[in-house]
Amino acid sequence: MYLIGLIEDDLQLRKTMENYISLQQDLSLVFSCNRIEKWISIRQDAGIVPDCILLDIGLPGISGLDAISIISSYYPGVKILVISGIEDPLVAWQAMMNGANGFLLKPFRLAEMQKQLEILKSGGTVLEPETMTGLIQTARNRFNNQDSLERFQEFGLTQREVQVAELLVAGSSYKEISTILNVSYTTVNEHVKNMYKKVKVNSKMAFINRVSIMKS
Amino acid sequence: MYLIGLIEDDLQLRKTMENYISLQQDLSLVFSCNRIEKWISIRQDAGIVPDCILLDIGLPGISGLDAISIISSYYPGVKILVISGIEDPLVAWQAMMNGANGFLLKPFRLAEMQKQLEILKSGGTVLEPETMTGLIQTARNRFNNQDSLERFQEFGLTQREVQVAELLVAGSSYKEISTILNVSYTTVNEHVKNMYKKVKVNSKMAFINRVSIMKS
DNA sequence: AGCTTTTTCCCTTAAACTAGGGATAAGGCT
DNA sequence: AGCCTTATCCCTAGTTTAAGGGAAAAAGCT
Repeated sequence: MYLIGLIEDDLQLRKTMENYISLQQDLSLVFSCNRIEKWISIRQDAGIVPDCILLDIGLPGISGLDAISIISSYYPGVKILVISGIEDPLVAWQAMMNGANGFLLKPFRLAEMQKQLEILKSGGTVLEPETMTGLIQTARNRFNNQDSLERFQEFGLTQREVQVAELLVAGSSYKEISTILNVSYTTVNEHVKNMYKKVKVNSKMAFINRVSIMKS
Repeated sequence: MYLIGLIEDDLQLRKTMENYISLQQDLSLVFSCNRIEKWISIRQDAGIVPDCILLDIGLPGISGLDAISIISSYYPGVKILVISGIEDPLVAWQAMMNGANGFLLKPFRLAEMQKQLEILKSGGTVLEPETMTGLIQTARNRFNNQDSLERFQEFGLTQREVQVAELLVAGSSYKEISTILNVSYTTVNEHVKNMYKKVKVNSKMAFINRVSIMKS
């Protein structure tokens, strides 16, 4: 019997998955919730530790990518099968590096999900061929000692923005950055605004987590 | 029609593979030799560039790993499916990083080989589940850092503080953390104050840079 | 000559964070 | 019983970030 936990915010999909899992002889659902925060707050009392958690990383609130680290730090043995609607290779890479054991791209077939669960159970790892290609490519890029400049530039940041980004990630305040780069405070603010738009975030933390998770 | 090249020193296996390939409607063998040096010397005259090369990396002479780099520098578009008797994850890792597009562990079934060829053809990448696990693990070792829980506890944070720290580093605001942990905003603020004192910092960024390591 | 991108600057408001003060209650240790 | 740790809560004041508005010079491209 394989114990499954489910974290998925799409109610319909969750119900479908719950239903499918309950119909399988060798699978058993031990919890099901819509957000990682929920799981963090209930895990103490929950008692039963699942063998595998199906985790949607397109959740509101805490990024699913961080959720992976959190889950595997609590339960190193738990397998994490990531479900994502995002096709970005970088996301898959970060998920796997954070400790995921598999990656399913939405929409997927339930039979495909079960196949992956089977393989996870036996200690293997499966990714869909396209995901795999992106992952290997990303690994190659990083392995070949790409520096931070290029990494930031992947997101289309300009030279100046990269400078600001580096200082920001290093922990400098706007004021400090303005002194270092010899521009005004508002200019720094301006660059930050533009950077955030480009990488589609709206806070420093989100920016950091998005842009500098892995340092090669 | 998918054009295949074969480099394999085990004569018996090569003959078996040649035979199998010739029987497939959609595959066509354009060359077959026992060593990479052979291919280097004949490729000029050969004329026909294959779509995919099946390459044994347990060859005498030039290491198959180097062969991968050599081949892909000559023909960047050619897919390379590595065949290996060695189960070392490091070998698979190096092969993939050098530019291989797939990895088959000996002994393998010819149907499995064909399945992989199909996927390579469409731009995907497949690895056997066990190989994949080893590969991801190797990647993690190379890029990743130790897990968060231990890291936080090294600084003498209490259980509750570790929870707050994780959420904070994950990008949650005090307000969000207070909702998740079901305590008041001021309590979160309180924990943060204590955390900062313990690790001797006075800002979130400094905290992150202190506890999340490894940027060499 | 007109358009886009990059860089610079300003004002303003709201939200989030930092840090000082003080307080209560449960549990452990001496 | 007294002390320490952990965890909870409140108030307040100052700092830092985030995001909206608008503006202008320089470089490059068509």
